[in-house]
Amino acid sequence: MAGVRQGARTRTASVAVTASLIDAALELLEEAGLSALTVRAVATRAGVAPMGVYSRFGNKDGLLEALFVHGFQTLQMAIETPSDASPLQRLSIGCLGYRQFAIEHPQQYHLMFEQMMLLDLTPESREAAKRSFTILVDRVREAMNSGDLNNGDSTEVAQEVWSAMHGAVSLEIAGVHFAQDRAANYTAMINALIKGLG
Amino acid sequence: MAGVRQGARTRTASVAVTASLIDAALELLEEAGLSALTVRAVATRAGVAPMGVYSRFGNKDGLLEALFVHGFQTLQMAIETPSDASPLQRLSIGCLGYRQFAIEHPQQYHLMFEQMMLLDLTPESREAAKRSFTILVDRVREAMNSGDLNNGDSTEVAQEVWSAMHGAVSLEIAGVHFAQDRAANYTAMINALIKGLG
DNA sequence: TTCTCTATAGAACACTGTTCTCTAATTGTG
DNA sequence: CACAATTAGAGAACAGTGTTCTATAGAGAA
Repeated sequence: MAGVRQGARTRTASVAVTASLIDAALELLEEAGLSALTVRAVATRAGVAPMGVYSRFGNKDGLLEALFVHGFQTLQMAIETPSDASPLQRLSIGCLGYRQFAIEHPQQYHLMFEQMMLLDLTPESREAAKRSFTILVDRVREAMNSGDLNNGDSTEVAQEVWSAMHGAVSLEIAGVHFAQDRAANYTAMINALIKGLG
Repeated sequence: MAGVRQGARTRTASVAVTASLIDAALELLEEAGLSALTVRAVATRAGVAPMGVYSRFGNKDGLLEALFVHGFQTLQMAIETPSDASPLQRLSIGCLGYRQFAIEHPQQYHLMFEQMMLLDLTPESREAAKRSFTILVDRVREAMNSGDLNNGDSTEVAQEVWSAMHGAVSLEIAGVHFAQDRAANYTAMINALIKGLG
């Protein structure tokens, strides 16, 4: 049972290189934008040859998919909330965390949702994205159980909240947002939606 | 006053070719997606040489910007509403028209909001986009005047509605929408938001 | 018709993602 | 410790992209 073929395949190194490539890609993305994210540039920054990207991620899309998963893992942490708060508070805090992540990592956020459209992601990657959504569903269900929100299908309601959040931060990131105070407008929208739901 | 230099510049053709290029680009976009939208492919489909794109639009980004403006002109028509309906009805109808446009032209919708992030559009192009938003502001203001919505800053409220609409259709187009009936979920979200606002 | 000018076709260039080949280093084994 | 087998990786090479250049064909004016 002891590493039948595991020992034969995995050499030693590499695991650090994979992380280096992802880090290099994230840095390039935030510093110089999506167009600067070339295989050669990422590999050079990580200190390896372009071939390193292909041996680890298959192709450029594989690297982008890794960034996609990484992004949703970070997002997941950003919308996590302390469990001692009230259900409605937790929902609100999660919504604010969502926006904060997007504003702090605009290029990464953009890439994450861009890829859903252009790449065909593996089921595993889609599952990573859905885990973030599941957190939101939990918050909604808790708020329903506590009576703060009308009872109903928590997935449906969570989807409505997610749509609103995503639209607001997307337009904000894209620079086509006509509110005076974008943070305030975001909060007002979430509050109005929750009020209308409950 | 009669065409001082106009006659000297504009030869004869060209104006039809510009439209052909835009049409060809839109066809390719919906048929084969963004990656198929190459300068060579567009030019070939329009029956001209690649150089035709550059003489008319400057470069590929110029062509994309033309598609952007074209898209918002179409969107503008899609959210227009009959003036004999009630203010709240007009707002609802406009919201449904917004989604319908996005679902009917997903690639085009995606491109429009993609470009805001990646290209630096001319002020004229941004103005074309804002005209669509202005229609929404008008609907909100009317609903406020009629008492269907709480009085407030119509731009702020319209922005909240736009954010919600954009988020919902974006996620729907991207294929990461977990509602059973997406049209119903969209309507429910809009209704909840309007209810919470008014 | 003839001349001028301009739009455009086609080749050429730089850069992209990707593949291929060969080398050098690492790993498990005698 | 030394050796053979394997494999990761460097660098060149290829197809396709956006873009530019140059020469030509064809339209408008005289």
